Amino acid sequence: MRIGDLAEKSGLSTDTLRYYEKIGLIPRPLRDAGGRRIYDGTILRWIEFLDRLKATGMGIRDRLRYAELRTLGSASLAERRSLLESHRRKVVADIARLTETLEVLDDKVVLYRRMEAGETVDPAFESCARTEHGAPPNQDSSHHDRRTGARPRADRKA
Amino acid sequence: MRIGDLAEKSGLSTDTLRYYEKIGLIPRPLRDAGGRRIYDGTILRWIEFLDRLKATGMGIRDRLRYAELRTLGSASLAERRSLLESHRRKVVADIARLTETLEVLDDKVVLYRRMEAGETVDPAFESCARTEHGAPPNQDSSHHDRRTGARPRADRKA
DNA sequence: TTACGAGTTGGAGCGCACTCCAGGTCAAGA
DNA sequence: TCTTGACCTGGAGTGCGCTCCAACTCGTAA
Repeated sequence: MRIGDLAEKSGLSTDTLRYYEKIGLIPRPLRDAGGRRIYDGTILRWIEFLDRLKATGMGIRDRLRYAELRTLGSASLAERRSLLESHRRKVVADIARLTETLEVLDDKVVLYRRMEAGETVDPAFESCARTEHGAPPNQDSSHHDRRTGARPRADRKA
Repeated sequence: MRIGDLAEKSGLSTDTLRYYEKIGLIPRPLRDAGGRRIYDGTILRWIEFLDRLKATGMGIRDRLRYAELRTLGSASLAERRSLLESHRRKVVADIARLTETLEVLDDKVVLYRRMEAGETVDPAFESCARTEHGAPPNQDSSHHDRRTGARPRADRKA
């Protein structure tokens, strides 16, 4: 399999694949007589897993560390496990936050629908929706230069 | 409330608050006689909500758009709602992916524990854990210069 | 009065994760 | 043989989201 095929199958660009190789996320493949990368199909499972780690918020440093540990074989099993366990904790926390946010969004959407329908909104419901809606409070529209954001001070440096 | 107080209460740095103001995420506050920003406590709810959007993966462009719509008052309710609804869909998808990943991580952790204990791993179980473990396949360790990554080709350009 | 700490500004710098490019090599098909 | 088109390399550029900095002002407490 050449880099173009792998790109297609993995969903990454050839540039990204070469970049991952450069930084050490994926191992250096063998080359054919012309110097072109030849990949074994098993690399796809590794890329898929890396992708999963990335998509769930693992930073590049940890992915790199995990990749590095992987090359060390079975001696690194315990550390790899601990890395995954700590990522697992982050994933659990993220799920909690997302679930919470889902509720907030739902409340707000309902509130907006009511407001769109011209309903007067019950203040109790408003606070339940944790709303911040409406025109921003105490906006200073008069004292700033639009381009620079500089305030005309009485005598700056004069 | 001055910027330092707001920073403490919101968990953002004063630099970040000024940056948010500069790009338009938060409204320009009033100033005191000395030109210092004076904040109304209600801004905290807005910052909190922005933070929630950011923490759940909404990019800066959409947050900016939402902030902009907010300044337009009730005329923008429908568009704000649609923005939130589309974010909601992303959040739902993210929860699904995280939940899936949680399973993959759990499988891998169990697998690692077994391997650490010196168990021979049942191949069927291995594939269930979607494993990519072990030394990387077909690593090319011999043909590259360590510093440049350049392969000594037989007669490059000679 | 002076020293200090909190605030002001514009602008530079940074880490992440790519993405693009110039200028080249190579293999295979017309 | 010639021409594609896929691939190679090192390095520059990009967008996000801050973060840090220099150089300044202001209000207050010793």
